Order: sequence, then C-alpha cells, then structure tokens
Amino acid sequence: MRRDIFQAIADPTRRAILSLLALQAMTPNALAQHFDSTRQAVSKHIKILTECEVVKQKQTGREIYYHANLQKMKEIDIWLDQFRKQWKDRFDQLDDILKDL
Amino acid sequence: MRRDIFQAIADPTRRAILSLLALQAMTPNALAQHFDSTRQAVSKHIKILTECEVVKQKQTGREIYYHANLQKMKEIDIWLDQFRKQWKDRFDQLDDILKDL
DNA sequence: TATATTTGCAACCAAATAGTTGCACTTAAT
DNA sequence: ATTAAGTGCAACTATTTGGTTGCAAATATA
Repeated sequence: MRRDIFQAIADPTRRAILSLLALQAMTPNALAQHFDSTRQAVSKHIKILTECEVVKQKQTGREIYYHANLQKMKEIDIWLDQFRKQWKDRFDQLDDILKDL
Repeated sequence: MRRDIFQAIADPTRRAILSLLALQAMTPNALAQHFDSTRQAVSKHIKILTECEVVKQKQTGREIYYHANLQKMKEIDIWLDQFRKQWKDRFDQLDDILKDL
C-alpha cells in the first residue's frame, strides 16, 4: 500500500482534516462533527494521515488528540521547487509585457 | 470523476511525467519510453493531467507534443500557504534553541 | 458496580484507479 | 497505392479507495 504525503493530500476530506488540525489538536469525535460522513470514515482518514506521519497523536485518558506534523509538508514544497524557476520566468515575461505598455 | 491538481499529482508516474514535461515538450511515444508500462497507460495519465489543465498539447502533423502548464502548480503552492507560518514558527523555535547554545 | 463514552478494528460494498489488449483513424514514408 | 508510424478510444480486469455497519476494549461517570 502506497502511503506518501502526495497520496494523503489527494483526498479533499483529508485536506480539510489537515487544515483543522493545523489550527488545533482535536479528537476523532470532534473532527467527525465537521463532516457529513461517519466517525469511522474520518478515523480511516486519520489513520492514513498518521501512517505517512503528517499527523501525530497524543493520548490523554480515553481521548486521543491528533495534531498536524507540518514538517512533512515540506516534502511537497521541496518537490515544487523544480517548477518554481519556470513560474518565476513566466512572471518575468509578464513583467516585460507590462513594461512595454 | 474528481479531477483536480491534488489528485493529479498523487500518482508517482504522473509526477515523473510532469517533471519530464517541465524540462521539454514530448510526444506520448517519447514519454512512454521512460516508463515500464505501455504507451496506452502513459496516455491515460496524460489525459488526466490534461483534464486538470496542468498539461497542454500542441499538434504538429500526426505528432502531439505535450508540455507542462506550471501555472497550475500555484494552486498547490497557495494551499500550502496556510501551513507556512507554522513551518516558520518551528524554524524560529530552532533558531531560539541555537541562540541559547 | 453498572452504564455511558471514546476509540480502533474487521467485514463488507460500490466506485474509482491503473493497468492491459485490441482497434480504428490520421499522417508520413516507400 | 501500400505500408508504417503515432495517436486516441473502448472494453476488460485486478486492485485500491472511501464509505458503511457492527463489535470489542478501554476509560470515565452514575
């Protein structure tokens, strides 16, 4: 089973979960209230996010608080780097056009 | 059928195709030579990339040259923005630790 | 102690995914 | 005019995905 950050953020629900967990740690129950699907479905998403280490957990009693491990997101950022030069080039082209006007 | 840039880059073969097309435009045949799977399989990936507009085509005779439309990648970059502050915070924390030493 | 809450895990299901082969169409070359 | 090359599309298949329900284990509360 492939389990990398790119596959993890492919699903819109998982992206939403990540956005929520970036703001504050939450339990699966609390998270599930933000979505239409069942708690178990949300838990499955959490499991996938945990497996690729973009989400970490901390147990307190019977509750488990999940929080985002945003360091993992750097992998995406680093992958994007190979394309950034061309964004910049395109931006420079636009700049040239604006100068000509 | 969901067809967005996040789902597009979830597949490692599609990421490799994008990396190749960022360097130079290529035909499906030329692209397929870089992979173990069949030309048709690669063509399917190209189709998905085209549908979410991260790849554009230009026909010359019977050949079709595909090239990367890297502007689309900005969508990912923009999505990452919401997490960047916390990378920075973490970086600042490391900075503080280093200062203390 | 008995009951309620929080959670993870397993079994199951429909749909999507990534791959294959075969075929038809268009364009180039002989 | 025939043949070869480059491409897209359809049909089929195995696997993965995202969802469900049911249940058991652990912890809190009455």
